[in-house]
Amino acid sequence: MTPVNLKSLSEQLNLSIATVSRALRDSHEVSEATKVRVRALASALHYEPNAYASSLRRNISKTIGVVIPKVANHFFALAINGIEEAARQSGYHVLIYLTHDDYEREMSIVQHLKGGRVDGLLMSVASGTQDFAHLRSLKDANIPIVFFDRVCAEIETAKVTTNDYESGYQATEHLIQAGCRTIAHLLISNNLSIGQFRHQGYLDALTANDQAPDPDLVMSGVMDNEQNVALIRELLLRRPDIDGIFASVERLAISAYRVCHELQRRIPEDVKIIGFSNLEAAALLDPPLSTITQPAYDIGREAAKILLRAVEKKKAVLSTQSVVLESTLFARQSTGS
Amino acid sequence: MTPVNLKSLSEQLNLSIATVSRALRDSHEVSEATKVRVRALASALHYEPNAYASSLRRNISKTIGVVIPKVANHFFALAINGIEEAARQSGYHVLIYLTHDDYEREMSIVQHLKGGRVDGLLMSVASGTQDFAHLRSLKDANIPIVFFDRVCAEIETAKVTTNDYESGYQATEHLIQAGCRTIAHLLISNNLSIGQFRHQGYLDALTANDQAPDPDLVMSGVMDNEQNVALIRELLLRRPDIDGIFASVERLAISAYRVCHELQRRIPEDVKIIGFSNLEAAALLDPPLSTITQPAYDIGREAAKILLRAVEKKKAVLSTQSVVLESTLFARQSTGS
DNA sequence: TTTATTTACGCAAACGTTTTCGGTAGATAG
DNA sequence: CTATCTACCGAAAACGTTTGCGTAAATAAA
Repeated sequence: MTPVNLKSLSEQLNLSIATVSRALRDSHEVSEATKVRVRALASALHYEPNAYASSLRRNISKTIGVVIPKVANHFFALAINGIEEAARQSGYHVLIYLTHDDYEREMSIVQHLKGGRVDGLLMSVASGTQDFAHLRSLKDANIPIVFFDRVCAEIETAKVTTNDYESGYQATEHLIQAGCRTIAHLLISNNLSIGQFRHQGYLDALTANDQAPDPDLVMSGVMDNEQNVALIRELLLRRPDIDGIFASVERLAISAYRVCHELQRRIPEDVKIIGFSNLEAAALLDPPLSTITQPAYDIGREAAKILLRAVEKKKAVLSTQSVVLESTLFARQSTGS
Repeated sequence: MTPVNLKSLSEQLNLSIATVSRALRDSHEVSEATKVRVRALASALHYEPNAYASSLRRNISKTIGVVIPKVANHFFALAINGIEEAARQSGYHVLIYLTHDDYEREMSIVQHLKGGRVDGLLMSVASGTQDFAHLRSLKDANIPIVFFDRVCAEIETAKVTTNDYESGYQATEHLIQAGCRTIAHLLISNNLSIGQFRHQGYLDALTANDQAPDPDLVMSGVMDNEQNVALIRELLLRRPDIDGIFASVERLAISAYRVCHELQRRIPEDVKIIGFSNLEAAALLDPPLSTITQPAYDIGREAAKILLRAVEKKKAVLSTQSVVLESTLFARQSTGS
């Protein structure tokens, strides 16, 4: 069985390889008649151009990489959805890599990607990442990068985020309005920019409402869920006066629910809870969870579109192209409404 | 800035391209001394081999494709996690494609992939797919494929699934044990093999317990969630005698919850519900949802491992390599326990 | 008529890697 | 002193595409 490539096509058509290639790319240097002949045979034999040969020659892979901490998280799942959609529309392929919030893995992935396997990169940095040299070096390799959600402030490029500060502020104020006097903040990891923004919103909302921020009420989560549950349990036992919880990330809100159920703390009577979450079932929880919901799909899609624009034009991505998409606060029963 | 490739390396080292290539691949035809020299310079200059050149020459892409209906679904998210893990361990990359349960899209994706972009394919077929010619043609293109979860019985290859029939049987019997006399089955789509298996389990459990199956109690879901809600509402209103619901897929279980809340049907007093689900928060729902939980991560990982074994050995994947991983039934309050 | 210009196509060189087929120098064996 | 072997290395041909350049014929302009 002879392979079906430009060579075999050209032989059957009595044309040169060059002409067949041009015909398939609809070049104006080929007569309409030949184009018809070529296309007919190509589709009859189900010809598919070899992506790697093409990529090698054109130095373009029509592929973008997505590097995220994990996918088993509704936010990232939705974001991928948006990314894939945008990529598909522009004829791009999507390579996916999970860091599991591990710095070493993130570095090794990025290093590999510099080999030209991707034309551009979308990224949500790992919580463990402190050093950004590996990201900076992407610039040298001429691979544009766009951050989404968990951005890296130190790198000069476009970032797609939600209004983290305002959301943190709103969430906290929502708890205060609901009557909370001692509000704990469960945040992802203290070296993540979005965590810091949300935390600053929390702090500012407290002081704006004459409540003194108390570092003892701030807990930063870890990777392991069971460990988080233990930490939250300890926090609630140590500070029985806590009557409000603001969780910066879905996982911690869920864990807080578990601990409250376990400790027989009634929600919202004893403790009110609000958390960042993209959980569809949030309204079906016991009680329905008040959420700040990020436009995850749009964040992914927007980030991909910005990246693809840069890739297509072979221009660098600029910080000025950054976009902030607003989250929505859904007040439900867990905060008393 | 000169590019860093084999040519530039070889020039700086006063070696031939061939030797540099061999040194980096740790060939025995190169002296240890030269290897050290080569590796030193390569890592100093952060040399990354061009993946496309290598793929073109070796006719191997070190990439697998994953084609799934959607990612915003806990099952698939977890499966991807397992897939990525297995791929990473073997040095493979993962391309991801979403069909959104659309046959046309699935076909076009598969067609593109025959260009040699991937060494193998993992797939969960779209619910709309009836014709399998596009999948069969992968055999001709010599691209091995392994199905997981939503398999295609007509294609001769390995499949990784859960024990769908038994799970459907168990779930139904669980409802019967809980006292249900009129059990509805909400299934994904009637032309999906897993739906059929689960449905057969449902039917057999009914007859084994002297309950006559009633086609009027069987509803097959559609793509749109709101539409599903409407369908379920209509079903519950038309058949007020329904006292048990078995949902073959997470989305439908959630929708059933919404409808029950809306119609003031008490769970589990009026209606008992059990559903396939990988939702972490299932235990936190109101009331906690009884679930049949598939080992999603393991299903993805196992499927990937089988595929990669075949790819590495350049052998076809056999049906005999199929694996069935058991789901677990978690009895919670929604079925009265 | 001659001279430009256009149209349609082919030749051959890239792209960066891997691999086959040698080739040379030195060591060992006969 | 030749023959065989081993250990290293290089030249060059692939892999399938794209593309700059050349060119013949056909047409238009002079």
